Amino acid sequence: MHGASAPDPTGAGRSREAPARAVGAPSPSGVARTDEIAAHAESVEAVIAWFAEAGRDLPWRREGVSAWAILVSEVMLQQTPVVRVLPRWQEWMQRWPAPSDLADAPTAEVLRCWDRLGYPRRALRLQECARVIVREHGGRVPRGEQALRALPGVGEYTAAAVTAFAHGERALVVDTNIRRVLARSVRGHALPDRSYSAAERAVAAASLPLSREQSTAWNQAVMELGALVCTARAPRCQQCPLAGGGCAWFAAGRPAATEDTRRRQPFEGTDRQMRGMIMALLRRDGSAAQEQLMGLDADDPERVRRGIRTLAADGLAVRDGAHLRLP
DNA sequence: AAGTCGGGGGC
DNA sequence: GCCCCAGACTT
Repeated sequence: MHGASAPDPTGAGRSREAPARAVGAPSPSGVARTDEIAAHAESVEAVIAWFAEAGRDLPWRREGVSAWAILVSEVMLQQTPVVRVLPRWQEWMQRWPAPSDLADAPTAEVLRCWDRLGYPRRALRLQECARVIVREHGGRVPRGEQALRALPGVGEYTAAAVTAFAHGERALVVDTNIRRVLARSVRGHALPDRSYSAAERAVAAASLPLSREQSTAWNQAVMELGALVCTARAPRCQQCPLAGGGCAWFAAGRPAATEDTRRRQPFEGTDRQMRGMIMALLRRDGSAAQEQLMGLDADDPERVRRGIRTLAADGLAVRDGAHLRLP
């Protein structure tokens, strides 16, 4: 989207790298060049047009969906793919359409309804979030990123997403999809930096269109482009609206990522897996005897005890005599 | 800046 | 089997 920017495959030129600039946006170094502005404006139009044609009809994007429903979708989508969120979100919104509904629900039911979306602390935080909204905001999702970020489970991304998608305001939305699209199209990198860097933020900020309408459309469209076309594994550049000069990575011949030393997290045999097994039992039966739980890993009883202890500490489970049960 | 925290589908 | 997914929170 920023055809004039030079690819920097090594990432070594981080400090010298000129951030892309939004249309007419003031830049740290002064003024955006006219051709850069024009090139970016063209990319913005192309990506938004692509979205209108190819974007998915996801239920939380439909007209009239409440801010609360959108907030719920964003929390569920934190590290969980869209296809798995869809059925849970539908059921969730039918059951607890407003913050006050969720605030009054039994926590055990909330955790059961979360099912296997993963990271069940999100469900706990979401209920606490509903209670805070009821208690401090009259039952309405607050406006403004600062107020949103004060809610449990709402971080930088979710606050921006709710501001943009629910409230229709200009906000710097940067998720894993947008990071990847901008890393490729603007910076010419195969992948984003290991952690969300200042350089990435600068690129995202400079790329965000200035008008309210265009900024929200851009956020939605770039995110979708990353999800459907500019994917992590096998990007479908043939279908990309930026392949015709709007993508620095494509223009450079799609250079491979420089040695990715990213730590990959194991799963088999971890406490995390144990917590998951215990929660699965509790969702199914409501409670489980200590003895039954120990059977989850007879070779490593300490691992089971850690699972029980940390789940209880997180408020995801409650010790009840010789049993463990949902809160 | 790095660790922790679930779970499943695609390759 | 490995990788990745609309991140948040703690240390």
